[in-house]
Amino acid sequence: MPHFVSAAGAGRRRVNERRAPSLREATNFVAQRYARLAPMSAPDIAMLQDLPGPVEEAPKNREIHVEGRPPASPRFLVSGWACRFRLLGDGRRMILGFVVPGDGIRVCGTPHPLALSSVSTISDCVMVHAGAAFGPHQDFDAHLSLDGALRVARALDECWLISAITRLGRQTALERLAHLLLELHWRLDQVGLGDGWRFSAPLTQDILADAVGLSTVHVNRTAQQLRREGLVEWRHQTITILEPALLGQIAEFRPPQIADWRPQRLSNPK
Amino acid sequence: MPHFVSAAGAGRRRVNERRAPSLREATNFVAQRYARLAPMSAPDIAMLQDLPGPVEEAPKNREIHVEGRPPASPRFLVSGWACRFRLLGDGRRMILGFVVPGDGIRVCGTPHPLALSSVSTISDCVMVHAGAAFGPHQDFDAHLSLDGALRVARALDECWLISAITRLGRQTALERLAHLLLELHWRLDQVGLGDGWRFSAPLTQDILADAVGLSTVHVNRTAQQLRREGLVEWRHQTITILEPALLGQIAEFRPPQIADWRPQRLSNPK
DNA sequence: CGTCGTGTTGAGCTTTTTCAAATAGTGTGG
DNA sequence: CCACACTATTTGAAAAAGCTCAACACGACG
Repeated sequence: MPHFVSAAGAGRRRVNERRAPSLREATNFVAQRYARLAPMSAPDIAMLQDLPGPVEEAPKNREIHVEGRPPASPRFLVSGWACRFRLLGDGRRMILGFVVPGDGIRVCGTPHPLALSSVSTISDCVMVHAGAAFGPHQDFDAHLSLDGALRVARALDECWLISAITRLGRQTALERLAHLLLELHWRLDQVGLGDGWRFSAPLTQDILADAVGLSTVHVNRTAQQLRREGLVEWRHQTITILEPALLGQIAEFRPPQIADWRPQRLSNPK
Repeated sequence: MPHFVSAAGAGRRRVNERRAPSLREATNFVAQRYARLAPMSAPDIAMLQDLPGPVEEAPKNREIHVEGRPPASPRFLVSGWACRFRLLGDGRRMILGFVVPGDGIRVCGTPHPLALSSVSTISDCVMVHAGAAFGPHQDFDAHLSLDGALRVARALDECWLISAITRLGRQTALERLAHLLLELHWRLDQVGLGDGWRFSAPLTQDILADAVGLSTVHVNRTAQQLRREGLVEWRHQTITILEPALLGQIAEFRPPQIADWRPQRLSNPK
């Protein structure tokens, strides 16, 4: 049974606390996260713990991928936040989704020759390179449980994309913001960040606006409404969901059902 | 070299012309479509041509999947249109995407125990069942070229999801509609439906509204604007894109780059 | 001929955006 | 510790985009 070392913290940390995690700390975190998604065999956990690395630090606002260019190598985010986005010609930006610690960046995804979206850090980040085995053409025949966990991760990605579409297309400003907050809480909770219904996130209202398809000003006013109605507390970069049930009702948030996503090789049992 | 038989037609057909295609006609169409996506070996094409079936006809407005329920078995759409959608509690509907002939329905997708979205036909449809081998846990070790084609299809799906998010979050009504029309044209063109820049689609303004996140009335007015400005001709269910370049510029439509998506097993060449 | 589904129109209303400016918070260097 | 620059949040007012409601038009079909 592997022993995990915590290496992730999305919150603020004093400058003098800053220290790059060791490769082992980073890979332990990644392994722990995927082991939670689906039960994984010891050898498969070891495969994640033995990611080749190296560990890479990137400052805030560094572009990891650029839309339309050949994608960089696959990696896992260990700490900090990033986002996937697209730009329109006149500068409009749409944030397609956030990348939080534990998430892969172009790990075992769909194989596009050119990146479909850009990826940029939104806070200082630590990533660990995943090596060619985790590229888009993975083939984990000897690692069924790892393959299963990665499939669950992909399924979650699809779930967030679908949720985003519904949010943008058919929800009001208040609902959108509520929904996004619940999604973020759910995801951070999954990876052991967050503290009950409180979590911290390096999100400016500008960033939120580009994620929920509103103007910054309107995000501001909508956030005020959430606070005024006692649904959330939200100061600095710390958000507390005060009324989870009510907020969930407003947003019609549907937490992903991952309980039964165990990998099952239904076909070609071989 | 297999001989393909055309079996798809999304357009109107006289009632007396209506005839269910044979299983072989259906599978030929599917095989032809995927062989166009990526070069496929003869045995892999044969695998699609030998889909177990049966062929299934479904009338307009039949729900194939229901969100939150265990998904039905995988199948390919052979003719007619369907859409994936989500419903909100008060009846709001968001259409996540359209399913056009050649597309798979829950074929080799992400393995969710419960359907993330509903799927409903929007015209009379013909589908062909794909059999368990094409379920979410596919394993095409012996069929690399087929696997590659299915990956391209998945990559395209992801591309449309991302496009939808950008469209909904950061584009105006005119841009959204223009963008959707170009996407639909591109996809129909891919599968050999459509006639130059003209195509036919069983889309009411209601359906379009739920796909681009607008009200029906506003879709109507926006469509009028597209016609008034000479960008498209749009009568009954036939749409002609009169100014492809201009429309593409307005919509910032980025056709997927599939030229180089050839399957390459980069990892574990074994 | 009447009905039903779909498309079209007008008017008033709500939501959201835009622009501009003021306020608050954070970090830096003196 | 203060002054300063810089970034992020907040506010107000007016404009724009989009929505709702209700009515009407049109064509397909029985």
